[in-house]
Amino acid sequence: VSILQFPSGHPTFGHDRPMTATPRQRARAQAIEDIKRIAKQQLALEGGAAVSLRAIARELGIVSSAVYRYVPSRDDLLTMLIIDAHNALADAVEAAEAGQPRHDLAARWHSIGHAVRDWALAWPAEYALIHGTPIPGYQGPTTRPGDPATRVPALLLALLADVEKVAPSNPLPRPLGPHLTTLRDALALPIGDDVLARGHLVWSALFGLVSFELRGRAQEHVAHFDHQLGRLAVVLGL
Amino acid sequence: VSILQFPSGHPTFGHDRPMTATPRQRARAQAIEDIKRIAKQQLALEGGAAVSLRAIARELGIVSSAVYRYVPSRDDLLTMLIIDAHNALADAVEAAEAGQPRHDLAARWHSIGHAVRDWALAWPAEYALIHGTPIPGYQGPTTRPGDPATRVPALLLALLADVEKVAPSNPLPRPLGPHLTTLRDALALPIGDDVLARGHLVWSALFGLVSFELRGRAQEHVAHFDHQLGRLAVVLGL
DNA sequence: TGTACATCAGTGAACGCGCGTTCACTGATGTAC
DNA sequence: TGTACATCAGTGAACGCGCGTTCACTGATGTAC
Repeated sequence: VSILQFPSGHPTFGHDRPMTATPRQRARAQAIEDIKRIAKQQLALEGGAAVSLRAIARELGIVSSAVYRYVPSRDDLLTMLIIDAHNALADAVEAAEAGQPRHDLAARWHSIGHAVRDWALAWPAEYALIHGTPIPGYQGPTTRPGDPATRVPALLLALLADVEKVAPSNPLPRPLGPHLTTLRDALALPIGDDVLARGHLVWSALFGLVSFELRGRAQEHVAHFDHQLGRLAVVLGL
Repeated sequence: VSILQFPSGHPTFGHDRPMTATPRQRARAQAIEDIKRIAKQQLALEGGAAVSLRAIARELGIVSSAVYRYVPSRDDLLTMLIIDAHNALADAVEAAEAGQPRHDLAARWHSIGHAVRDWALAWPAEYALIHGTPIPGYQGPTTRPGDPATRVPALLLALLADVEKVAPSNPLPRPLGPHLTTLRDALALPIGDDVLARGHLVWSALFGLVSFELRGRAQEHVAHFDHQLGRLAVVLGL
């Protein structure tokens, strides 16, 4: 059962329209927020697999079946959490990147990198939900263009398009595989294979760095991370 | 209860000494192997959280309590699987790296990278067990020098020590944090801060690339991966 | 080579716990006339 | 403004399933004399 098909009479499911909201609608929105809040606590404490509707009901002082008034199923709740996490991360990264001058590509790259790291360190459970091992038994929705999951990658692709203008792609010995190119071609961005491949590398490196740091395998100072971002900027051609 | 404290009368727990083994010891070793084999199947199908002693017993046609003859607890079984995975990965990487001439540092780096990737693609579940999100409710043993978990990093550190000879470290604007340096200092390896930081970066990038590829976010050809390894070799100073 | 004993593998039942989900229901809150 | 009705939130019980772990026990296999 998809969230969108949830047979609720209220169109405000998952969104707030506080101006036109009746008391009942506000109570309903509040209840959904409470459920999500407790679910996120469980996420932080025990991981995504431990998110349990019964435990949420217990915490809310409600009988377990009452949760189904607000959430169609456990899988849908997890989907909501994942969407929220994607949007929260994207909000943070977009805000940081928007504060940089457009022409300063290195500054934009650094701001993206730091924003991803800062958010991941602040919300490790949400980060694991997005970039960690998939939760067993849960099959998330497939990512489509325009999804919240594509907002952060879109920032990198826009940056790559600007990199292409400053430092155009060199010819590659072999053409790229289908996966990376379809992503670029779907957005019709003017990015050469070379720059695209470099982007793939620094992107992977960024998330590798953050993941290692989250596991406590390489907790270092911000200055060190910034230094590594600088090296990756060199890889990008900046 | 640690594996080492498991009160089994048999010293062959977890190891095979086939020459001096009695029939009972061989049957016992075989049973442990069967348990591990089925556990690894569960790992591959449903992830580490789904490893279940009852399901294993069911598969073996045995009552659930009988499993406790061979495995002290579920946590210990998971620990055994993790140790096996570390050793299997290290076997593969060490074999690949040993086939390269010592003086060809780039070839050694490429062999390590490809071996990690090949093994991860061949054994995705075991890879997730090692480098994925930790299993909820399971606290693995802390890594100590000489552990199976340190074999692969040791290969990189040895390579870095050789890189230091060829392309010595430049001074860094800031000293490194404690995490990376303690690892180097524990092994008393002659590696400068600069080379160590470069090693940290390419290491993170390698696992980032592999993790992305495993999630199906960037499945590309081997040639592309090799190309990225080449770029990382440049970062290393090769 | 035979016998007494110890050690082992595996059984069956049970404890106590958790989970997602359904369903008929009681009251309270809102809405239409 | 008051009343009849519809919609909602939440209850309580149940279904059916899973899990790790313990414990007293039966037979079979091994070992020591």
